[in-house]
Amino acid sequence: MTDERRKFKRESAEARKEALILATLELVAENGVRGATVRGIAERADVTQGLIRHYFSSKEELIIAAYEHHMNQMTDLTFAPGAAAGSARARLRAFVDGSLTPPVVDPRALALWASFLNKVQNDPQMKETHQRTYAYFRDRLEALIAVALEEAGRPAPAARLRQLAIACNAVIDGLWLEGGALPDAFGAGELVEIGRQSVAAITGLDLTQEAET
Amino acid sequence: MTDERRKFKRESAEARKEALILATLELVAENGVRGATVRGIAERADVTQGLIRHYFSSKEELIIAAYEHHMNQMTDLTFAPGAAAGSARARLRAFVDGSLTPPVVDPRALALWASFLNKVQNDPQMKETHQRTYAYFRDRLEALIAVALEEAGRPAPAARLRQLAIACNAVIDGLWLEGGALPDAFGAGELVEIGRQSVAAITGLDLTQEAET
DNA sequence: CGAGTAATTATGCAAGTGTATAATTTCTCC
DNA sequence: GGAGAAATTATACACTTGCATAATTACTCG
Repeated sequence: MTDERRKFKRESAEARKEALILATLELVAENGVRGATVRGIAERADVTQGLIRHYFSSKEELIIAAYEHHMNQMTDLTFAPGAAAGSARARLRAFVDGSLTPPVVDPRALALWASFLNKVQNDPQMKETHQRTYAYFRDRLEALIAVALEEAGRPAPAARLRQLAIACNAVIDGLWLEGGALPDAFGAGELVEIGRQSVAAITGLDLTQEAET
Repeated sequence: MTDERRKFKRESAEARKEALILATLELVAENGVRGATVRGIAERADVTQGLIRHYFSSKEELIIAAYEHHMNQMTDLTFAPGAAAGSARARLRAFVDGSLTPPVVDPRALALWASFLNKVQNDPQMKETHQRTYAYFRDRLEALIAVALEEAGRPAPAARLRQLAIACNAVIDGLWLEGGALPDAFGAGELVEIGRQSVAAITGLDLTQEAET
């Protein structure tokens, strides 16, 4: 009955890093950044803690890598759906829909966002990632609104477009936040419905009709 | 040169608890809940750590007390301004204004909200406080919208009112979030301006005009 | 002004933290 | 199939954490 040294299998650096990052995101979502301990992450990834040091020079570096992984995934999820759709109005509607349905709207996604916020505000590298992601979102939304308004024969000046983009982004963010914070407070499709109506009311564009082929 | 025992002054339980809570909120905003250590809090409150145990049976209890203190303060700040104003439309406008100006819109307030979120999702007592506060906000907003629409001669059914309240709450929350996350991204009064316009567009009420005496 | 009491400080402890380093195992390549 | 190298495990260390408990101080009240 002697304690035997643990068996293991060698994996590619890529696979191991990804596994460690995913385990990190799980624990950060559950317990916050400080609650995601090196030992806990290693256990979740079914690995011993020394390995983390082998792939990341510090816990800090792993956290940053996990944050960037998460942010990239969120933008992909939001923009992938309607990227190829036809009219700008249809793409705008797809953007709203994608932003207000799972897995974007999700308690875990919100928990991750909140958990990272402190570090985002302090760490320069994470701050830069955050600002870049936010600007990407809003610029893309602003461009979509601009084209959709032109399509509708009601082009708007730059200052006005900026306000509309900020406002639409805010409704979407607010609904995303509330949907993640109180998952049982809204019926199926309710957030999408309210999101469409609100963006429509703010921009004056009709987003309720069926998508054109 | 002997180490002398530290001098101190006795304070009322009320004052000490409040000081400890304020110190806790500072540290939670800066470093998150786990980063707010008992020793750090004691130092910030200019007290030794043993005293915390004297007033709160555990760190957990202090955190909960700090959270409730913060939430109460936020609701007071939001509703105090326009409580006595005349028309429902004026009160609605005051609500928007109060929600979108400092100290409600503030990086620290956002950091606190984010830092507490994890515990809010797990701890039943904190969850209850959160849901109660959210419901209070939204019900109050919904009532305000209902009366304002009646004033304007356009009463709305309950289902519609619910949607309008959710939507308006979302814009306000979203703008609050973005104002706190990116304090330098918006000009003075810009959030209030956009907030008024958006709530106006969603509800169909005019909030841009000057307040009536 | 002096005793009693509650507030406050001081000290200690066991568990958990990130990180460094040594010991071993798995795989590749000849 | 065996040597070399890299991946992985194991162990140790200094430090921080929350909490418990003992020692002291400041204030109250007769």
